[in-house]
Amino acid sequence: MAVSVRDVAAAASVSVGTVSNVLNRPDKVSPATVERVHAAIQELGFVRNDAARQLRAGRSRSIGLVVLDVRNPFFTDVARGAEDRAAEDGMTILLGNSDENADREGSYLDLFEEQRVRGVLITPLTDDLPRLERLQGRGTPVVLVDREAADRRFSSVAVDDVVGGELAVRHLAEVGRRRIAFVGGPMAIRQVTDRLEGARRAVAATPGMTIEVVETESLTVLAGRAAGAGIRERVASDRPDAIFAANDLLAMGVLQALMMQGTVRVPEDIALIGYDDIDFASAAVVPLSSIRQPAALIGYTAVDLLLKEAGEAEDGGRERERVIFQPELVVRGSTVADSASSPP
Amino acid sequence: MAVSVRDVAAAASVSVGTVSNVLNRPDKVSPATVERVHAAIQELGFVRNDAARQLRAGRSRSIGLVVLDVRNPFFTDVARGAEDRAAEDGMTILLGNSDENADREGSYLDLFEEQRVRGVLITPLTDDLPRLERLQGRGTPVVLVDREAADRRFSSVAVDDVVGGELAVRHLAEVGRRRIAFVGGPMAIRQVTDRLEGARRAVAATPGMTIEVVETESLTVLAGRAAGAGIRERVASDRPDAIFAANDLLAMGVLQALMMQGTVRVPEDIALIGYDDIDFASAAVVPLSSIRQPAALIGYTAVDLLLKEAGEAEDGGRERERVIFQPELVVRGSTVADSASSPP
DNA sequence: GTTGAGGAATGAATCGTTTCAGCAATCCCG
DNA sequence: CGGGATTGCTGAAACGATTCATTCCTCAAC
Repeated sequence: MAVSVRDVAAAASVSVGTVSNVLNRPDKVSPATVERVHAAIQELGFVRNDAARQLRAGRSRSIGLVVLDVRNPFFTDVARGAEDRAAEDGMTILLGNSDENADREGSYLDLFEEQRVRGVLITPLTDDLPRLERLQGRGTPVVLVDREAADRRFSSVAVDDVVGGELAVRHLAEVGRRRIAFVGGPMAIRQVTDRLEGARRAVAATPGMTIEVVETESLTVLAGRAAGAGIRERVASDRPDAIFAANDLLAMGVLQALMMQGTVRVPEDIALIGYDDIDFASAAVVPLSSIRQPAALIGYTAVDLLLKEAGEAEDGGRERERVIFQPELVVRGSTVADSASSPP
Repeated sequence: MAVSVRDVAAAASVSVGTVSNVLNRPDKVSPATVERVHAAIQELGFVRNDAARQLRAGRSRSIGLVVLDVRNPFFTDVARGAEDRAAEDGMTILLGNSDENADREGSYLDLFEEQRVRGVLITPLTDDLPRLERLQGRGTPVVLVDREAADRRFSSVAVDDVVGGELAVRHLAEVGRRRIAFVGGPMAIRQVTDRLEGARRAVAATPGMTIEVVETESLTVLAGRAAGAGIRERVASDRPDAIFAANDLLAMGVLQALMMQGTVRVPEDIALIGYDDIDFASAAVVPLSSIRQPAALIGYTAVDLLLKEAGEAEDGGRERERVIFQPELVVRGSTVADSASSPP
């Protein structure tokens, strides 16, 4: 049934070695032969068997990527960037979605290791990293994504979330807000706590500013809606005058809940800022101010580091690298009333 | 460096065959031996090489899925459903994103075929299907997703887009609208033309109703915003009193553009309905009426058909199947002013 | 004590590709 | 025109897991 190099070789009256050369080093083969072999391939409908190639090569040409939530556009953007960089070297991204669930995270890691991926990019669920260390110890490079490596055990690509949180709340201060609510959770996720810490710094730097924390169970639109509803239902004097949401999904949920029945005006009564600057943020009816992270660039860079490390692994001289990007404030209508809508 | 079954066998003082049996048919091996082998595996940190397994087995344990746009939540939901069904049989989904680009679509198909995937699920770009036929002819079953197979050459899982379009516009008629604009494109995409056709049917069935078509370049928020801006800028008497957008991404763009500067009220001045019922639709500040498609179920069913077909292929008796789901109208605030917000 | 049945373990063959040492033919140059 | 270099091609070995015909043991039955 399946057509193999052997069949092609027979059909073109050459050896299997030559067929392989035509496929991989056509310049080493005479033009006439190349043509004959190609004709045979065409005629028989030969398709390389990647499993055999991989077996021979000892490793695959793919890279595993485990994200917290594929439904979050931030992560699909990261994936896109990773894919672009991978494609430059003829490699492929395998996308795994841990869904904030440790078991799923684990089974993707197992799968990727059995596939002998070139390396793993991961936004780990918790700070419990021994599993990743073992993986790396067995020869699969690991790069942490959107999470700074605490020490030199892993390479990492991240955005400074503390600075991002600070930016967000400093902006709220500048537009005159003083009673801040931070909406986010669970606190086990590092990004959440870092952003909160940044927020607290900005609060500390502004006389008269206060912050309360409204913890959520996840980083989704639904969780945001619940948190927002809670705030809307308070008596007006108890409400904050600004909300900093740990990501845009939450912020959009909060926004919807606040505006329900016209109780609360955004930004007049409550200013709102999110995090990630996903596409939907600018598309919201009150366009969302947010903290932009270079999502695609993060993915791109992560693959870059990975390939570099994988290359050097052979020489034994493994160099761990940490790349940190700076986040950027994007001001839109949800914090500044008359702000023109964003340009294209 | 790499630990193989041979090493494990040596460490446990058994043959390689026994190691394999421990891994795949532990009941055929005495308990004491099983334990010894497991100990050796643990100690050496042995991890199966999937490439070797695949090579031997002749096919992989994954299924390729090619979608038009990963950034569209509809497709991530399809992927999720597919993944669930695949997991039931211990299989994996490889996700490819054609991005409405024929070259990318093609390279994913090549890749998947080289990987000897169990089959391919695809939302094809155009109606030009010979390539898929060749693929299928070479032994890789193909299931069309969200696209009805014109004939019996392929299995398919789809939602009746004509009925969906009809539902949407009939609803607009029922809430008293008569001057409809259809926003969508490009017209090469089947889903778009089918939904338009359904819309036209509803229009034809309603005395005094008219429809105009505002064509877009893609099915994205950005394209929707452009189309919406065009409509907003018309003199009020030239504006439609209802808009049917070909998908929710477009609808959200349209919504944002319409409401800019308070020019147009939704739904009072213009009612708006989208398609897909993505999560963001209900989270929009004016919650979007939409046509719900069972996205996850589509993915689930597609894998189901694929596995069935792949199983039967061995007996030669290939059965092509077509499954068609019915879409469902979801009414929210963007078409009915006082409609309560959706329940959880 | 012999036979047979059945459980447990063996190890060579296999999957399809790539690699590489080696062979043959051709070419260049003194 | 002989010797070294170059070019084009060959075919066996290797990658690592699985399979399966075969061997080895034990124990029960007669």
